[in-house]
Amino acid sequence: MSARENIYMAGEPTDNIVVICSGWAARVMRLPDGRRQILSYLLPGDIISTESLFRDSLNYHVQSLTDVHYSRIRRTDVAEGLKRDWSLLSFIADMMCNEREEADELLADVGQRVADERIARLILRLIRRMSARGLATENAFSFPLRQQHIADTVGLTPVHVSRIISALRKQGILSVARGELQIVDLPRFLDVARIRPRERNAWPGL
Amino acid sequence: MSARENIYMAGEPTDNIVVICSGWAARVMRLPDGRRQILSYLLPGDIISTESLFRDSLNYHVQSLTDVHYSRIRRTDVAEGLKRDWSLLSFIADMMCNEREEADELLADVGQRVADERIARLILRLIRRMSARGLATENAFSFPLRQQHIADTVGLTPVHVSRIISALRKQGILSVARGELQIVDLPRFLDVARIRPRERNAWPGL
DNA sequence: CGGAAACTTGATCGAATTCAAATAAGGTGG
DNA sequence: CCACCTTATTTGAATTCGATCAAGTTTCCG
Repeated sequence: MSARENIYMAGEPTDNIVVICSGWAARVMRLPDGRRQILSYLLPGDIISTESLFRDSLNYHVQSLTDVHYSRIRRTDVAEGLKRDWSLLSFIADMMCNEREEADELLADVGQRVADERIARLILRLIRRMSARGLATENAFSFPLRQQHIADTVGLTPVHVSRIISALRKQGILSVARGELQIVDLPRFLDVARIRPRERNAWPGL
Repeated sequence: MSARENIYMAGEPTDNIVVICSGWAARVMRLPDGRRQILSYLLPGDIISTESLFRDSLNYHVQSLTDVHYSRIRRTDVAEGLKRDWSLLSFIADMMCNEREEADELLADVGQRVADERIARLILRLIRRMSARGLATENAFSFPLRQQHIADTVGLTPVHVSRIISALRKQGILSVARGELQIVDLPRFLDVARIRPRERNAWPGL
């Protein structure tokens, strides 16, 4: 599937569990007036979504951000496996907990933090997940998000996201170009994200 | 346990699953600089939390807002039950999905909506949950939240929350006093929350 | 009844939005 | 590969929503 398509549309039956094999996707909630909130990003290895195992339909959309390869597993097959295999259950449960922790962090960022902190921490969470999969090296990684995506994730306007990223670039902290993101000055970037030195061990991959 | 105590503190071992029998509690994330984000509210019947079944410790606190009665179940017992009883698993899974849906809604509100919408929708979600438990009648229900709690939930200052609630009160839309909340003019309240008439069926309890 | 906590209200400030226009980047068909 | 067209990004100026600061007032409890 190519970029900018709907992998899943809100309300559709969730007959299949979808696993992302390559590329990025996003869980997107649309408001009636056209505003949208990106709830989370789906990276290679993620499933769409843990919820779809237990719900007949979902109230958000899943859209590809890049070209995406994915595979389907019949939901009933997974349910059968769960009944038999305790380790599969704990695997799924662990995945659901990870998703929830990320969601809690994002909520705290959007609710309590100012614009540059929100953006910096979103990037750090993405790096953490990418490097857990071996997809990030030397503080650099593939970054297909448009500024509009960032804006819709952290509750800002694209204009303001542009101002902040430009500022970080001018200060020699960050470089984003041609789908690649690189943290040029990690200590100062962590300052922007308000992550103190002693908290760094909670951020594997930095 | 009385109001304003810690039922659980971040990092503690989650040896027990805690079920709220009466009263309100909140999942609270504290930022290093003192700011805090309320992640969700726990009402009678809720467990603290579905995550604690699968994690050895949690990264947020759980605090009582009112006097709270709760009971403990040993985590290992629930884990044993899960292995044997498929219906218990689907019960827990359903609960986790509900929590996630609420979290997604809150994130969308905080990320995309203006102050009065955020507050109105928080109240509506609480009413929905209370009435699902038979704890709300005639658009009125017990409401122990301080304005500070509302502020820390939807990402506003208590001062601004006060202004908005005062305005709703003056317009004869809402009444909050002595731990009781009543929606005086439901249609106009739904307007504030930007819930259109055709969406009302998605809000049981109104 | 008295003291503390919660709420209200006014005045001012500031971060982020909005509106608008220019520039840059990306994709496509010839 | 280039010209063209569309989509993203940048930048500036004006505005606004919500924050902050400060001082009352009310409510809640012991």
